Amino acid sequence: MQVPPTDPALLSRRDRERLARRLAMLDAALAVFGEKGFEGATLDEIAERAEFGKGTLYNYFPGGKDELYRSLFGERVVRGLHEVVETALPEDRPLGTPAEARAAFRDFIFGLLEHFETNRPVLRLYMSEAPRVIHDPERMGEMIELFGGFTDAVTRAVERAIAAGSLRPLPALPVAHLLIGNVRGVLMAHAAAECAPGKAERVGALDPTATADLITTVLFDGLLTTVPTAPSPDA
Amino acid sequence: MQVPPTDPALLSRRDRERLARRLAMLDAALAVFGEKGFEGATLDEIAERAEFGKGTLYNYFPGGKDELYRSLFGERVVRGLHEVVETALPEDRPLGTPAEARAAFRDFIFGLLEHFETNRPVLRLYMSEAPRVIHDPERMGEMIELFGGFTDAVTRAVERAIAAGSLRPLPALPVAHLLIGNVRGVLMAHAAAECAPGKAERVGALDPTATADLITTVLFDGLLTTVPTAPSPDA
DNA sequence: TCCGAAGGTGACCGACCAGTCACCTCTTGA
DNA sequence: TCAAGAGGTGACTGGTCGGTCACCTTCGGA
Repeated sequence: MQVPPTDPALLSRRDRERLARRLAMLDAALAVFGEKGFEGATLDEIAERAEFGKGTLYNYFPGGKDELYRSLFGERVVRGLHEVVETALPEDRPLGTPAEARAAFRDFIFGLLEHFETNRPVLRLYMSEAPRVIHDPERMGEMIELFGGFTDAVTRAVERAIAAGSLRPLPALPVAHLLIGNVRGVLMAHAAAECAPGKAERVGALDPTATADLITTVLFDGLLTTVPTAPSPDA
Repeated sequence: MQVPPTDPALLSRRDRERLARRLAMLDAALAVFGEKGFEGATLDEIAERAEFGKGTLYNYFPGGKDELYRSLFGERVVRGLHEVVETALPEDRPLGTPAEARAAFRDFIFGLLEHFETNRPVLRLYMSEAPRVIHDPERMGEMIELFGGFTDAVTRAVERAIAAGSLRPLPALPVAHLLIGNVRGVLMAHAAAECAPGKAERVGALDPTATADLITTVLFDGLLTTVPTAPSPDA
């Protein structure tokens, strides 16, 4: 949960070494968790891949497998999501006109796709989280906490756009969930396709530009060829 | 994989008993897998809950835990999805006008939501599948096979609507995936909320009617308050 | 009533793995 | 050069669970 001090190189030699070791362990853990999932990963393999003894893992992550996984999630997955939302949907980005809103959310969708496209292991980790968590209220609470800031930031952007009149007056939180869910769905399909070699052509390669355009068109312009008679008042 | 003969009562007494026992086992397995996930479920607990000895499980499902899970998936989850799509999107349902297409897909979305709303254990099973499968190409292939018919049916409906001019000329398969993904996303959010008691109000109760309306509005009418200048030619 | 087989049963086995700890190495400072 | 301690190490332990199989119950037919 606590983030290590990522300050540059004005740390003692010892501390720099510790930090590097910690990162090596997280890298190895990311790879193994990504390949095997939480249950399938073993600490022996993580230790071997990080080129440390298993005992050393416990010096750096006293909470064991669980703490390792949680740290990874906070420091790699959630941090990445925050960077995307801060880049594409900063609080001061204008969303006053439909065109501005469309462009901003398109950037957001594209940012998410590209982030995970270039960080496949993080994607695999992200995708393997739900099943582990859904059967354990405590873990689920933690995750909701972790992701809360991200969802909130998207929701605020949706609210701003609705308030400015550029988006339909729908409830903001569910709309934010839909936005995120669409990207998530595409990513999951691609993670799946990548895993089952023969069937991949059913989905095609992940092209962030084309995919972002598609999702944006569907969500913002709508699938229908006719114009809705009037913005539906609520839902 | 093979479906048991569900013909009525013109089976021998012995066969009827076997069938009932099989169903009792699947019921118990559904409950336990749903609560604990694949890894967390134990055959001892399933056997105990089904009120059979563990050995008996192996008489009915010689493939063990794996076969039990796969049978459950085919006979409960996938069959349910097929029923929904056959009801809401039969091959002969007219999709020629935008209004017809909108209504048909709205029924489809509503059907999915309501199906899972009334079959919570099936929902939990469905939600817990991805992580298990994503790390194993063989299992993934099986799942794609299992779900293929469902996705295909939705894709065909989308193609018909596009051919009839009532939907934008976007690639049909990704659009079908988006449709399914939106419902899946909402369901997952609710499965999650249900699991973490304190945080549930962030999502609210699952109201199939309101949720179906929201998703339909977003996907078919679009989020923007302005009219798209022209149907985008492709993606 | 008795016999034989079909099939239910749960104690048991072996594999697996998270987590521990006694030991060892390597750095540091005197 | 050496002593001390910080910290790395991996063999070991305890517990868990999927899968097996020798035994037993039950039931149908003679």
